[in-house]
Amino acid sequence: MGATKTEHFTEKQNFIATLAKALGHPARIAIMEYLMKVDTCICGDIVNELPLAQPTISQHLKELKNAGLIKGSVEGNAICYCIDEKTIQKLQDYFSKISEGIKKKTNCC
Amino acid sequence: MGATKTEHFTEKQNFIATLAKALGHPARIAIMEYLMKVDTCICGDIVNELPLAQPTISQHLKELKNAGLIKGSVEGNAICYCIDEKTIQKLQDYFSKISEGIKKKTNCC
DNA sequence: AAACAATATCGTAATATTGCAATATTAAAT
DNA sequence: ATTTAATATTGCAATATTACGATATTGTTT
Repeated sequence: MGATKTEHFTEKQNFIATLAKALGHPARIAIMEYLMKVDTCICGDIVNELPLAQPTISQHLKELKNAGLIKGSVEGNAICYCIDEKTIQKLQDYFSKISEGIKKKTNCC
Repeated sequence: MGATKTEHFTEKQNFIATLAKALGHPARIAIMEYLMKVDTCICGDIVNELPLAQPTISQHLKELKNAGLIKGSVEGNAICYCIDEKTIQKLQDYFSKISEGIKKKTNCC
């Protein structure tokens, strides 16, 4: 035991959980916020911005990329990362739907 | 090492990350969706609904409750859980803001 | 009070995550 | 071709998560 039983859940549930999990670390939230703040997509700057070592940042970027939350494109020897708005839109839609769904119910607690 | 360096990030960043982390498991997404689906708050039913043992469900409920995503109130010997809409609202607001923020930018990748 | 029902907690094995030093890779600049 | 710069990968120690059997707790029913 110890591993998540993804096979028991729907594809959508696993998808949303994957996105949430990727955002479930303050460093990755900070990276997303930084990427949102700067107009131009910057990469190495994140290492200067956050108090974490370069390999750690690289690892966090990889996780965000695997989840589909950011995109990376090669620009010379540097790599330009930016937020993938399509994925963020999906997350926002999901929470909007949940938020709407709850409002209609009578609160029981 | 191995522990998250929460002290390096803002309170808001840690807060959002905590919420996202709590939702970062398909079982907990399934629990939230079930709680949303049923009008009345039910608890033991979740154990019947999901293919996980009772202690595992109990543990997941505890995490959702600690994060503030659900509330629980005692009803006799049973406990009635339901979604805390205030917290969901905060999450939705956060992603709305991010979503808005991105739309204004010229995509660089 | 004893039995029952619902839920929580404890203990523990299996696995995953976090963080970083050391090192590798890749492309530009000299 | 060598050096430099930017990023990725490897390896590993510390810690956290996941899942569940066994057991405890709490309130209800008989």
